[in-house]
Amino acid sequence: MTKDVDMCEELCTHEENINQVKNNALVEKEILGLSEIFKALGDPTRIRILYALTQSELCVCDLVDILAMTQSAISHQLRTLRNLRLVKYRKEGKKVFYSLDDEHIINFLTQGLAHIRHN
Amino acid sequence: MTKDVDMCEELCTHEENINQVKNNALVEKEILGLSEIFKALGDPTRIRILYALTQSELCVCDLVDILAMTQSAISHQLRTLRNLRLVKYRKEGKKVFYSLDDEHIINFLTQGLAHIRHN
DNA sequence: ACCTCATATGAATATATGCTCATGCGTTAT
DNA sequence: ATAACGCATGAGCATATATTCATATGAGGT
Repeated sequence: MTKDVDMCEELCTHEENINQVKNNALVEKEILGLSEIFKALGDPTRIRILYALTQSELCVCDLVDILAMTQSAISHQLRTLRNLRLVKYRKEGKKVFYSLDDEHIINFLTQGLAHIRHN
Repeated sequence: MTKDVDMCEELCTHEENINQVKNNALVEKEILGLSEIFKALGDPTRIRILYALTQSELCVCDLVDILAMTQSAISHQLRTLRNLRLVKYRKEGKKVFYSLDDEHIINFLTQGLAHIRHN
């Protein structure tokens, strides 16, 4: 009767406890959804864009000026944020105005700031 | 008098508005701090580890069993989480028990779940 | 029609990241 | 002491990601 446990015996915690953790585990869709949105927030440029947009609707040109980065770099990042529906846009002539499309973003940012300040 | 504006005129929004956004901008330390912590949450494996730890203190071995991944992969991710002080550990003989070291983590996860469910 | 401006996007490149494999290290058991 | 166990870690590799460069698109002005 070779038990199919060729690694550790997983008896650190009580087995029923382990099973409970397994049963409560997130489903794959939730895991991917969570990591996806946090990954979007996990870049300095996107943080700066989103934080700027918490204060005002802005066009690409404004963001180029505020972040002091190339228009291409910013447009690429806006595309990422658009795909995740974190920002929405509105066209006005040649210009495109971006704004936040997700109330949760502000909460994440403020809570994140509270976190690093409380450090 | 060539104005040093060889790109767009940044007149989309009122200039004082732009300046206000600039003045309110996060300092570099905050930007990097925010993106760092969100980047840590931006990976499926780390999400699964952290979510498991919200339910119980667990040893590496337990996590190997729960996540069904190699011990090496999990140890590497735990190292990342440790470096960011998101988890703490406690040694007991040969085993090492990990637990959350940051109250904010649970808030991020639950708020993130609310976000993707509300989708 | 032509040109310019504001923005988007594909390709290329450099860097970062996650996992595997092999191995090291400390603790306990024999 | 030696071996086994639980865990950590460095190297290597494959993939992902962020920026730049060049170019496309589309709206307005002339």
